[in-house]
Amino acid sequence: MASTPAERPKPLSPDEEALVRALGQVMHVLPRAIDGDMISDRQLPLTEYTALMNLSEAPDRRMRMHELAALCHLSLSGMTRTIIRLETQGLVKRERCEQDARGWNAVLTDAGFARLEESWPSHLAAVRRRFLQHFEGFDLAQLARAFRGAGTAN
Amino acid sequence: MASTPAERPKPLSPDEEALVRALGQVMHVLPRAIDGDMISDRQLPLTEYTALMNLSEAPDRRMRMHELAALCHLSLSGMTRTIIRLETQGLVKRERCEQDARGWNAVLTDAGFARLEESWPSHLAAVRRRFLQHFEGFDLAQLARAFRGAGTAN
DNA sequence: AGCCGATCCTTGCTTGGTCAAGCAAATGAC
DNA sequence: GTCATTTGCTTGACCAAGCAAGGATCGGCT
Repeated sequence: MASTPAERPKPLSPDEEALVRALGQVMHVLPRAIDGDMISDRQLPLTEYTALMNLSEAPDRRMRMHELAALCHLSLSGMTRTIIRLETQGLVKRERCEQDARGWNAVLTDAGFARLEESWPSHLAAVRRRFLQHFEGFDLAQLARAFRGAGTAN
Repeated sequence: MASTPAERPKPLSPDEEALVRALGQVMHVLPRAIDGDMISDRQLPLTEYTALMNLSEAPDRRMRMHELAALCHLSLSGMTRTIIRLETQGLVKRERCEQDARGWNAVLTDAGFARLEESWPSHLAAVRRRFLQHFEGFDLAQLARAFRGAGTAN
């Protein structure tokens, strides 16, 4: 890709162009909007909500840092800092991993679970209103496959 | 939205859930991937490319800051700093607006236009390969409308 | 003319992310 | 057993970007 000579490739069609621009807008607006909803509604930023949610679905409500980071689409260091923030709020605690003393488990506390229970309806409503609602009539499974493809491209 | 009582709303269907997760992944991966392509290929970060591109399409290759910021999906302060970066590279210059002495125009220089000319094929290829390719067979116009709706939701 | 509120942009501060370096434990070779 | 390498996570430095406050200018109103 880096080495193609200066041939003039065919430009985007108007539909392609429009789609790319619209995607750019969505990628910019959507996370901020949902984050804003969560904050004004429950004082829980989207990143922290996502961490709590993924933990709650893990066996024994605990997970290794790198695993959680991957699920939250966060770098390992970003995950560390997020967990620290949650820890100071008492929503999560950290325990050394028994099988591997280098490793840590992030563990959802009861307070964290309660916080999640009180927050997920807001998140759900925001996701529906800001996103899903606009895709009624689409084949959602097909769409999801396409997105996953784009997200995994070499 | 903030004041709904603690009724338990209906959870997402599996398809909806999958779509939301896939979107989350795309929003995280895609901009970084294209930015990475642009940097390794042309040493031009995506944000700066976008600014140059929008300027090149403006009449007289110049635009007011707030207008450019909106097109680039950037805050005004973010735009200021991006333009400063581009200015130090000689790709853009700033001129006071004649009609309104508060305002500034960002103006694409010849060097900036040349930089854009040499860079857009890389951007185009990245967008096709990382994104559009995965949506062959979709009704792109319909999809773009849905995205725009989501990006504009109240 | 002179003031007031609105507008345009910049600057300071803070947050949050990445990358690279560091530390500690585990693993494997000898 | 001990040394070298790898792995798991944390920390520090840096950078992009947002918000809020500020300086300058405009435009309307008296």
